[in-house]
Amino acid sequence: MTMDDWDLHAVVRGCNASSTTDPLSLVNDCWDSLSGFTGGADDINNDGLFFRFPDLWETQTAIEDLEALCKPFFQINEPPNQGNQGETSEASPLVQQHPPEQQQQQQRQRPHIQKPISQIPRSKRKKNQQKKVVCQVPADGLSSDMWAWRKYGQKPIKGSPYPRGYYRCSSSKGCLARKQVERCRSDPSMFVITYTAEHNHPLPTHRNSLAGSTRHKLPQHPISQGDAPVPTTTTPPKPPLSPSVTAAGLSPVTPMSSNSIRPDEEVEDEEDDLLMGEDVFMDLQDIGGFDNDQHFPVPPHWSSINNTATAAGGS
DNA sequence: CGAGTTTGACCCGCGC
DNA sequence: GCGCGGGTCAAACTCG
Repeated sequence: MTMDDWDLHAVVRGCNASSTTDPLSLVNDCWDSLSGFTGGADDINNDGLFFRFPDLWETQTAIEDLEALCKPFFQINEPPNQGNQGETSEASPLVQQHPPEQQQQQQRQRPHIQKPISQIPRSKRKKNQQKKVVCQVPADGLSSDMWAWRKYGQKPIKGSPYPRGYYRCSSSKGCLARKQVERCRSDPSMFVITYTAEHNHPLPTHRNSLAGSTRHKLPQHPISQGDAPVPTTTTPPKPPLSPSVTAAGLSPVTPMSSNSIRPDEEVEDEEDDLLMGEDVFMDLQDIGGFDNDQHFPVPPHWSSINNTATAAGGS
Protein backbone atom coordinates (compact mmCIF):
# COMPACT_ATOMS: atom_id res chain seq x y z
CA MET A 1 0.00 0.00 0.00
CA THR A 2 2.99 2.06 -0.06
CA MET A 3 2.13 3.87 -3.15
CA ASP A 4 -1.56 3.52 -3.08
CA ASP A 5 -2.21 6.94 -1.86
CA TRP A 6 0.12 9.38 -3.32
CA ASP A 7 0.30 8.27 -6.81
CA LEU A 8 -3.21 7.25 -7.13
CA HIS A 9 -4.28 10.66 -6.24
CA ALA A 10 -1.72 12.09 -8.50
CA VAL A 11 -3.15 10.23 -11.40
CA VAL A 12 -6.67 11.02 -10.57
CA ARG A 13 -5.89 14.59 -10.11
CA GLY A 14 -4.23 14.74 -13.39
CA CYS A 15 -7.19 13.34 -15.16
CA ASN A 16 -9.71 15.25 -13.23
CA ALA A 17 -7.98 18.45 -13.92
CA SER A 18 -8.49 17.84 -17.56
CA SER A 19 -12.02 16.77 -17.11
CA THR A 20 -13.00 20.29 -16.62
CA THR A 21 -12.86 20.66 -20.33
CA ASP A 22 -14.24 17.84 -22.31
CA PRO A 23 -14.07 14.09 -22.17
CA LEU A 24 -11.88 13.73 -25.16
CA SER A 25 -9.40 16.19 -23.92
CA LEU A 26 -9.43 14.49 -20.67
CA VAL A 27 -8.82 11.17 -22.21
CA ASN A 28 -6.12 12.45 -24.40
CA ASP A 29 -4.43 14.14 -21.56
CA CYS A 30 -4.48 11.06 -19.52
CA TRP A 31 -3.45 8.96 -22.42
CA ASP A 32 -0.63 11.24 -23.21
CA SER A 33 0.71 10.70 -19.82
CA LEU A 34 0.63 7.04 -20.46
CA SER A 35 1.88 7.09 -23.94
CA GLY A 36 5.48 6.89 -23.05
CA PHE A 37 5.44 3.21 -23.25
CA THR A 38 6.53 1.61 -26.40
CA GLY A 39 6.04 -2.05 -26.33
CA GLY A 40 9.01 -2.84 -28.45
CA ALA A 41 9.35 -4.45 -31.78
CA ASP A 42 9.22 -7.86 -30.31
CA ASP A 43 5.80 -7.27 -29.07
CA ILE A 44 4.29 -6.13 -32.23
CA ASN A 45 3.48 -8.14 -35.20
CA ASN A 46 3.19 -7.06 -38.74
CA ASP A 47 -0.20 -5.70 -38.16
CA GLY A 48 1.00 -3.56 -35.39
CA LEU A 49 -0.75 -5.70 -32.90
CA PHE A 50 0.82 -7.08 -29.85
CA PHE A 51 1.86 -10.62 -30.04
CA ARG A 52 1.45 -10.81 -26.40
CA PHE A 53 1.47 -8.63 -23.44
CA PRO A 54 4.77 -6.89 -23.59
CA ASP A 55 6.54 -8.05 -20.56
CA LEU A 56 3.50 -7.13 -18.81
CA TRP A 57 4.74 -8.03 -15.45
CA GLU A 58 8.12 -6.65 -15.92
CA THR A 59 7.56 -3.20 -17.19
CA GLN A 60 9.14 -0.32 -15.47
CA THR A 61 6.07 1.39 -14.31
CA ALA A 62 2.56 0.58 -13.53
CA ILE A 63 1.33 2.85 -16.21
CA GLU A 64 3.30 1.01 -18.71
CA ASP A 65 1.78 -2.16 -17.55
CA LEU A 66 -1.63 -0.82 -17.82
CA GLU A 67 -1.10 0.56 -21.21
CA ALA A 68 0.44 -2.63 -22.34
CA LEU A 69 -2.57 -4.47 -21.16
CA CYS A 70 -5.09 -2.25 -22.67
CA LYS A 71 -3.54 -1.85 -26.01
CA PRO A 72 -4.05 -5.35 -27.13
CA PHE A 73 -7.40 -5.54 -25.49
CA PHE A 74 -8.84 -2.53 -27.10
CA GLN A 75 -6.85 -2.22 -30.20
CA ILE A 76 -5.89 1.24 -29.43
CA ASN A 77 -3.72 2.75 -31.99
CA GLU A 78 -0.60 4.62 -31.35
CA PRO A 79 -1.26 7.31 -28.85
CA PRO A 80 -0.94 10.81 -30.14
CA ASN A 81 2.10 11.72 -28.19
CA GLN A 82 5.05 9.92 -26.97
CA GLY A 83 7.91 10.93 -24.84
CA ASN A 84 6.17 11.61 -21.62
CA GLN A 85 7.82 8.80 -19.92
CA GLY A 86 9.04 11.08 -17.30
CA GLU A 87 5.50 11.84 -16.40
CA THR A 88 4.35 8.31 -16.46
CA SER A 89 6.45 7.50 -13.55
CA GLU A 90 4.57 10.03 -11.57
CA ALA A 91 1.29 8.46 -12.28
CA SER A 92 2.56 5.03 -11.81
CA PRO A 93 0.23 3.60 -9.26
CA LEU A 94 -2.43 2.65 -11.66
CA VAL A 95 -1.27 -0.86 -11.48
CA GLN A 96 0.18 -2.78 -8.73
CA GLN A 97 3.27 -4.50 -9.77
CA HIS A 98 4.26 -7.83 -8.54
CA PRO A 99 7.11 -10.04 -9.33
CA PRO A 100 6.59 -12.26 -12.33
CA GLU A 101 6.78 -15.34 -10.26
CA GLN A 102 3.78 -14.22 -8.37
CA GLN A 103 1.91 -13.95 -11.54
CA GLN A 104 2.62 -17.48 -12.29
CA GLN A 105 1.50 -18.45 -8.92
CA GLN A 106 -1.96 -17.49 -9.74
CA GLN A 107 -2.08 -20.44 -11.98
CA ARG A 108 -3.69 -23.05 -10.02
CA GLN A 109 -2.67 -26.58 -9.87
CA ARG A 110 -4.52 -29.52 -8.64
CA PRO A 111 -2.55 -32.53 -7.64
CA HIS A 112 -4.46 -34.80 -9.90
CA ILE A 113 -4.55 -32.50 -12.81
CA GLN A 114 -1.76 -32.16 -15.23
CA LYS A 115 -2.06 -29.16 -17.35
CA PRO A 116 0.53 -26.90 -18.78
CA ILE A 117 -1.34 -24.00 -17.41
CA SER A 118 -0.98 -25.25 -13.94
CA GLN A 119 2.60 -25.51 -13.09
CA ILE A 120 2.75 -23.39 -10.06
CA PRO A 121 1.21 -24.78 -6.93
CA ARG A 122 -1.74 -22.73 -6.09
CA SER A 123 -0.74 -22.86 -2.50
CA LYS A 124 2.10 -20.56 -3.23
CA ARG A 125 0.17 -17.82 -4.77
CA LYS A 126 -0.96 -14.82 -2.89
CA LYS A 127 -4.35 -13.71 -3.87
CA ASN A 128 -3.84 -10.19 -2.77
CA GLN A 129 -0.63 -9.94 -4.62
CA GLN A 130 -1.86 -10.95 -7.97
CA LYS A 131 -1.46 -8.27 -10.45
CA LYS A 132 -4.66 -7.23 -12.00
CA VAL A 133 -5.92 -4.59 -14.25
CA VAL A 134 -9.42 -3.44 -13.71
CA CYS A 135 -11.34 -1.80 -16.46
CA GLN A 136 -14.78 -0.42 -16.57
CA VAL A 137 -16.47 -0.68 -19.88
CA PRO A 138 -19.95 -0.30 -21.25
CA ALA A 139 -21.76 -3.32 -22.50
CA ASP A 140 -20.57 -2.81 -26.01
CA GLY A 141 -17.13 -2.28 -24.77
CA LEU A 142 -17.10 -5.84 -23.67
CA SER A 143 -17.00 -6.88 -27.21
CA SER A 144 -14.20 -4.64 -28.05
CA ASP A 145 -11.32 -6.72 -27.06
CA MET A 146 -9.64 -8.87 -29.59
CA TRP A 147 -9.18 -11.92 -27.51
CA ALA A 148 -11.39 -14.92 -27.49
CA TRP A 149 -12.59 -15.77 -24.05
CA ARG A 150 -14.14 -18.86 -22.74
CA LYS A 151 -16.17 -18.82 -19.65
CA TYR A 152 -15.12 -21.33 -17.08
CA GLY A 153 -17.06 -20.28 -14.11
CA GLN A 154 -19.43 -17.91 -12.52
CA LYS A 155 -20.02 -17.10 -8.95
CA PRO A 156 -22.18 -14.80 -6.98
CA ILE A 157 -20.14 -12.30 -5.14
CA LYS A 158 -20.99 -11.40 -1.67
CA GLY A 159 -22.26 -7.92 -1.41
CA SER A 160 -22.93 -7.68 -5.06
CA PRO A 161 -26.25 -8.32 -6.73
CA TYR A 162 -24.46 -9.46 -9.80
CA PRO A 163 -22.49 -12.62 -10.24
CA ARG A 164 -18.99 -12.54 -11.49
CA GLY A 165 -18.07 -14.42 -14.58
CA TYR A 166 -14.72 -16.04 -14.99
CA TYR A 167 -13.18 -16.23 -18.40
CA ARG A 168 -9.97 -17.54 -19.73
CA CYS A 169 -8.41 -16.98 -23.04
CA SER A 170 -9.48 -19.59 -25.49
CA SER A 171 -7.22 -18.43 -28.23
CA SER A 172 -4.54 -20.69 -26.99
CA LYS A 173 -4.72 -23.63 -24.71
CA GLY A 174 -1.68 -22.61 -22.85
CA CYS A 175 -2.67 -19.04 -22.45
CA LEU A 176 -2.82 -17.95 -18.87
CA ALA A 177 -4.77 -14.84 -19.50
CA ARG A 178 -7.92 -14.56 -17.53
CA LYS A 179 -10.53 -12.04 -16.99
CA GLN A 180 -13.31 -11.57 -14.57
CA VAL A 181 -16.41 -9.81 -15.59
CA GLU A 182 -18.77 -8.25 -13.22
CA ARG A 183 -21.55 -5.82 -13.66
CA CYS A 184 -20.87 -2.53 -12.10
CA ARG A 185 -23.01 -2.10 -9.09
CA SER A 186 -23.07 1.62 -9.29
CA ASP A 187 -23.93 1.57 -12.93
CA PRO A 188 -25.40 -1.65 -14.23
CA SER A 189 -24.91 -0.47 -17.72
CA MET A 190 -21.23 -0.75 -17.15
CA PHE A 191 -19.13 -3.79 -16.62
CA VAL A 192 -16.06 -4.13 -14.56
CA ILE A 193 -13.48 -6.31 -16.17
CA THR A 194 -10.52 -7.52 -14.28
CA TYR A 195 -7.69 -8.88 -16.34
CA THR A 196 -5.11 -11.13 -14.84
CA ALA A 197 -2.13 -12.91 -16.20
CA GLU A 198 -0.85 -12.37 -19.64
CA HIS A 199 -1.45 -13.80 -23.05
CA ASN A 200 1.35 -15.92 -24.29
CA HIS A 201 0.33 -15.94 -27.88
CA PRO A 202 -0.29 -13.55 -30.71
CA LEU A 203 -3.36 -11.48 -30.76
CA PRO A 204 -5.76 -13.23 -33.07
CA THR A 205 -6.51 -11.35 -36.19
CA HIS A 206 -10.06 -12.37 -35.89
CA ARG A 207 -11.50 -12.62 -32.55
CA ASN A 208 -13.69 -15.39 -33.73
CA SER A 209 -10.89 -17.29 -35.14
CA LEU A 210 -11.52 -19.72 -32.47
CA ALA A 211 -14.20 -22.04 -32.36
CA GLY A 212 -17.52 -21.26 -31.49
CA SER A 213 -16.91 -17.90 -30.57
CA THR A 214 -20.13 -16.76 -31.93
CA ARG A 215 -22.47 -18.86 -30.14
CA HIS A 216 -25.58 -17.00 -29.36
CA LYS A 217 -27.25 -18.48 -26.48
CA LEU A 218 -30.57 -17.34 -25.33
CA PRO A 219 -31.09 -16.85 -21.69
CA GLN A 220 -32.36 -19.91 -20.05
CA HIS A 221 -32.02 -19.31 -16.43
CA PRO A 222 -31.92 -15.80 -15.25
CA ILE A 223 -29.48 -16.72 -12.62
CA SER A 224 -27.21 -18.29 -15.04
CA GLN A 225 -26.98 -15.08 -16.86
CA GLY A 226 -24.36 -12.99 -15.39
CA ASP A 227 -26.28 -9.86 -15.83
CA ALA A 228 -28.97 -11.16 -13.67
CA PRO A 229 -28.81 -10.65 -9.99
CA VAL A 230 -28.13 -13.53 -7.80
CA PRO A 231 -31.18 -15.12 -6.36
CA THR A 232 -30.37 -14.07 -2.90
CA THR A 233 -30.94 -10.51 -3.72
CA THR A 234 -34.11 -8.65 -4.20
CA THR A 235 -32.98 -7.10 -7.36
CA PRO A 236 -35.55 -7.70 -10.03
CA PRO A 237 -34.57 -9.68 -13.06
CA LYS A 238 -33.06 -7.68 -15.79
CA PRO A 239 -33.70 -7.89 -19.44
CA PRO A 240 -31.15 -10.00 -21.16
CA LEU A 241 -28.42 -8.29 -22.98
CA SER A 242 -27.80 -8.90 -26.54
CA PRO A 243 -26.60 -12.38 -27.28
CA SER A 244 -23.08 -11.33 -27.31
CA VAL A 245 -23.32 -9.99 -23.91
CA THR A 246 -24.10 -12.73 -21.59
CA ALA A 247 -23.27 -13.63 -18.23
CA ALA A 248 -21.61 -11.46 -15.91
CA GLY A 249 -21.08 -9.85 -18.78
CA LEU A 250 -19.78 -10.49 -21.79
CA SER A 251 -19.66 -13.02 -24.05
CA PRO A 252 -16.76 -15.12 -23.87
CA VAL A 253 -16.48 -14.43 -27.35
CA THR A 254 -16.49 -10.78 -27.74
CA PRO A 255 -16.93 -10.81 -31.41
CA MET A 256 -15.10 -8.00 -32.94
CA SER A 257 -17.92 -7.15 -35.14
CA SER A 258 -20.41 -7.29 -32.44
CA ASN A 259 -20.86 -3.63 -32.61
CA SER A 260 -24.45 -4.36 -32.86
CA ILE A 261 -24.59 -4.79 -29.19
CA ARG A 262 -26.91 -2.31 -27.76
CA PRO A 263 -26.28 -0.85 -24.42
CA ASP A 264 -29.79 0.32 -24.29
CA GLU A 265 -30.81 -3.08 -23.15
CA GLU A 266 -29.11 -2.46 -20.01
CA VAL A 267 -30.21 -2.53 -16.62
CA GLU A 268 -30.70 -0.50 -13.67
CA ASP A 269 -29.83 -0.96 -10.22
CA GLU A 270 -28.55 0.17 -7.05
CA GLU A 271 -25.80 2.41 -6.22
CA ASP A 272 -22.75 1.57 -4.49
CA ASP A 273 -19.14 1.98 -4.75
CA LEU A 274 -17.68 -0.06 -7.49
CA LEU A 275 -14.17 0.18 -6.45
CA MET A 276 -12.38 -2.91 -7.21
CA GLY A 277 -10.26 -3.06 -4.29
CA GLU A 278 -7.11 -2.56 -6.09
CA ASP A 279 -5.29 -2.13 -9.21
CA VAL A 280 -6.18 -0.17 -12.17
CA PHE A 281 -9.56 1.04 -12.94
CA MET A 282 -10.36 2.32 -16.32
CA ASP A 283 -13.52 4.21 -16.70
CA LEU A 284 -14.41 4.18 -20.30
CA GLN A 285 -17.76 5.57 -19.62
CA ASP A 286 -16.44 9.02 -19.23
CA ILE A 287 -15.14 8.89 -22.68
CA GLY A 288 -18.58 9.37 -23.88
CA GLY A 289 -19.18 5.87 -25.04
CA PHE A 290 -17.72 3.98 -27.86
CA ASP A 291 -18.28 4.41 -31.42
CA ASN A 292 -20.06 1.29 -32.32
CA ASP A 293 -18.39 1.27 -35.64
CA GLN A 294 -14.96 1.49 -34.21
CA HIS A 295 -12.97 -0.07 -31.56
CA PHE A 296 -12.19 2.36 -28.90
CA PRO A 297 -11.56 5.36 -31.03
CA VAL A 298 -10.09 7.03 -28.10
CA PRO A 299 -7.98 5.82 -25.31
CA PRO A 300 -9.68 4.84 -22.16
CA HIS A 301 -9.98 7.29 -19.41
CA TRP A 302 -8.34 6.20 -16.30
CA SER A 303 -10.54 7.32 -13.61
CA SER A 304 -10.11 5.67 -10.38
CA ILE A 305 -7.95 3.06 -9.09
CA ASN A 306 -6.10 1.22 -6.63
CA ASN A 307 -8.03 1.09 -3.58
CA THR A 308 -6.46 -1.31 -1.28
CA ALA A 309 -9.32 -1.33 1.04
CA THR A 310 -11.81 -3.60 -0.55
CA ALA A 311 -14.62 -1.21 -0.62
CA ALA A 312 -16.88 -3.78 -2.15
CA GLY A 313 -17.60 -5.95 0.70
CA GLY A 314 -14.02 -6.67 1.15
CA SER A 315 -13.84 -10.29 1.35
C1' DC B 1 -19.12 -33.66 -33.26
C1' DG B 2 -16.85 -29.81 -31.54
C1' DA B 3 -16.88 -25.84 -28.78
C1' DG B 4 -18.98 -22.93 -25.36
C1' DT B 5 -22.03 -22.57 -21.16
C1' DT B 6 -23.90 -23.91 -16.80
C1' DT B 7 -23.37 -25.27 -12.27
C1' DG B 8 -22.13 -27.82 -8.13
C1' DA B 9 -18.13 -29.13 -5.76
C1' DC B 10 -13.60 -28.56 -4.37
C1' DC B 11 -9.44 -26.06 -3.01
C1' DC B 12 -7.10 -22.57 -0.78
C1' DG B 13 -6.01 -17.73 0.67
C1' DC B 14 -7.10 -14.73 4.13
C1' DG B 15 -9.25 -12.58 8.09
C1' DC B 16 -10.70 -13.31 12.69
C1' DG C 1 -7.33 -23.16 14.02
C1' DC C 2 -11.65 -22.17 11.88
C1' DG C 3 -14.76 -20.39 8.73
C1' DC C 4 -15.82 -17.48 4.88
C1' DG C 5 -15.49 -16.32 0.36
C1' DG C 6 -13.27 -16.24 -4.03
C1' DG C 7 -11.28 -18.87 -7.84
C1' DT C 8 -11.13 -23.04 -10.52
C1' DC C 9 -12.38 -27.58 -12.13
C1' DA C 10 -15.02 -30.68 -14.71
C1' DA C 11 -19.24 -33.24 -15.84
C1' DA C 12 -23.40 -32.43 -18.03
C1' DC C 13 -25.74 -29.86 -21.12
C1' DT C 14 -26.76 -26.77 -25.17
C1' DC C 15 -26.19 -25.26 -29.67
C1' DG C 16 -24.59 -24.78 -34.50
